[in-house]
Amino acid sequence: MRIATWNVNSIRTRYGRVVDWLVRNDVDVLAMQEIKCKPEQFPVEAFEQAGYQLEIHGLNQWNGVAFASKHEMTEVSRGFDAMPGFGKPIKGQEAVQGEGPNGLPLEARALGVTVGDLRLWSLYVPNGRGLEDPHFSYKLAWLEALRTNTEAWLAEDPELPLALMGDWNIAPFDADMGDPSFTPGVSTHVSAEERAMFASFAPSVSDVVRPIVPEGYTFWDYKAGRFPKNEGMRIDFIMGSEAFADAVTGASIDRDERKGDAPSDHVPVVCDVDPSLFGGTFEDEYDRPMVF
DNA sequence: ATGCCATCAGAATGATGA
Repeated sequence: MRIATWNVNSIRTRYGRVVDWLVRNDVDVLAMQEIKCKPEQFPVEAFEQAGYQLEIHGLNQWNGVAFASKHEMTEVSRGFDAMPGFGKPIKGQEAVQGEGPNGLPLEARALGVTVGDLRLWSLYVPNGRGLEDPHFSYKLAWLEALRTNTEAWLAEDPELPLALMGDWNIAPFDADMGDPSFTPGVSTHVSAEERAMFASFAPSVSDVVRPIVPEGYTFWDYKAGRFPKNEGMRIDFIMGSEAFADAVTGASIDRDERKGDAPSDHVPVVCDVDPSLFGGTFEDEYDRPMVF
């Protein structure tokens, strides 16, 4: 079973490339970030014609997360418990977003679904903007709330095959930062606070791709020829619980998707899991031969 | 110091991104 995450940077601009990639690679479940649209604006037909169902969480032209899956998705969660908001205090039209425990508007950055025995999240971690910016403390608070939830989910079911997939907007190690415009001690994505926060997700979840793909970036800025110079960053991760990690049989970062016409600035990160290692009914349900 | 390039909304001398 093939599972992937991809910050698509506008699904309306990119859906042709995304659906083509899904079909070519026989992907079962894709977590998308930065769809940059509301559900009614999402190009659902292109996905459905290719055999994919969709779950979409989009509030406006910013952020937005979604899942495309060949298999039924249940227990859909938009956001997580005590997720903080950001922006100007709720008033008028913004009230449709709801508000976080800090009284600020919620953003479309987290979507959870259950597929078989798997619990999967598509996550778009706040950027941070600058170390002194209010967006930076939002980023850390948002991640702390996510970690608290993660620990609670696994306390309730230590055997849960859980994956937190998405754009984490953190380069956890020095080798993950190849963009010279990011300065240690000055820039977001490489600060000690962000790296400590990322590290604090252990031992609940761990990066299931890095052991198999030790090197490589997942993002290259459009500006300044970052891709041809290979000045990228590794910031997109599939973080799996122990039960999930134990079932991983392969992984890849599809660097080629940064090439060609109108690419996203991020590329897909992929892992393969063996459903039989989860037990339960998952194997029976998904190892059935395809019938056309 | 800034733009670099890309996206969206809507008409900005914009906002956001990482």
